[in-house]
Amino acid sequence: MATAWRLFYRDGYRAVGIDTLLAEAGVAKMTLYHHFAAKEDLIIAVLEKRDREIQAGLQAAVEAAGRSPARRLLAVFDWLDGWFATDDFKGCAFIRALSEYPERDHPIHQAAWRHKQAVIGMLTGLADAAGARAPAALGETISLLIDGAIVAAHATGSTAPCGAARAAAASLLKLATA
Amino acid sequence: MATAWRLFYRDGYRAVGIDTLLAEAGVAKMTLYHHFAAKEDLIIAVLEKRDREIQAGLQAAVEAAGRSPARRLLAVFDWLDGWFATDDFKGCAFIRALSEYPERDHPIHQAAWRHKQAVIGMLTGLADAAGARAPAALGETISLLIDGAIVAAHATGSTAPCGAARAAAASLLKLATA
DNA sequence: CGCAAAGTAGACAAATCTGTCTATCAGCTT
DNA sequence: AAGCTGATAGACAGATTTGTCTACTTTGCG
Repeated sequence: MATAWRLFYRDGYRAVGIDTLLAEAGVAKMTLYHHFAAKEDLIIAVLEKRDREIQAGLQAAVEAAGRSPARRLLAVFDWLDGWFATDDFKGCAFIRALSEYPERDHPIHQAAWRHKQAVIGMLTGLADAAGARAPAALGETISLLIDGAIVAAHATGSTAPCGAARAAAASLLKLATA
Repeated sequence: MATAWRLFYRDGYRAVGIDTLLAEAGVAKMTLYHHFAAKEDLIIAVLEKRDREIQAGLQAAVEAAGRSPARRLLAVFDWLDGWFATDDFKGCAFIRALSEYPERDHPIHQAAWRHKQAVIGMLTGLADAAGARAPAALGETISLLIDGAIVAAHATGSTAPCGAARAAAASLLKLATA
């Protein structure tokens, strides 16, 4: 699973073959196919594991930000900034899954979308706690900013888009609570 | 080229094989390889063609919006809304190219990024014309909103993210000119 | 110890991938 | 009419794809 994550994230889901993956992990083919019926299922399992890790990471960043609701909401961008700065950062595995499996009824597409929905839910909760007038709308909008920043940071290799997204989110939050 | 665009956009760059494409287009293999040295070059040519089309489409939408600078900037979202509503909408070909070719020094990755830069430049110009205090920052931020909206619209099949992005952009524009 | 479960190596199938090559043919220009 | 340019069909190479199957070995547990 760790090897699968590393290679899929580094090179792409379609770009990495089962054989490459197994050779790198030192695992036999039948072992893989005993646990997963197909490559597709492995990808979904990897995405779901990554989803849990991200949610835990975000939650921890929010908790570490203290008790001020506004700071807690904006702490998401601190977490994002740290992520963008990692040297193996290659964008968002879920956006990339949506891109490689563009059909909406594809299981991988849907798994990726479930993650995005979960993040929006989290942001909506934080917006609500911060006293925003329309927390669902603010949560969704901040999610747009985050996804846009991830794409831009991936394309450029810079963490700057995070600052732009954070500033916009702060402005919108102020407007929504004033 | 038209067939290449259609199949790449519908299924993905790696997912579509040269043979499939040629069969669909009714073109011989040697004809393709006479014009392009490799599949990679074909993909780049398709992206550059799409880039020109998008820029022309955006420009036309802006011109059609009249002379009010604010309306001209927000006209971008009207164009976006129309795009999201098309029934073969599958997200942004450039974000998907960045996703499938995640290495930053890959020619396809760079071609996709050039397009995003061009759009940011266009948005910055519109923000400048609208009298924004920091037009480059506003242009970049609106680009984040747009990319986020494209991803969300692709994942859900709804045009709603466009409305959220538009509302946020309008708020930020107001703040930047007030 | 003895047995069952799980992992391993590797062959194999059948399809598909990109890219090359040859030989033929159509159409245009001189 | 001759010749040149560019397209065509299709074979071909060599690698790679996912997934199946067999036969063997290791491991854990009662």
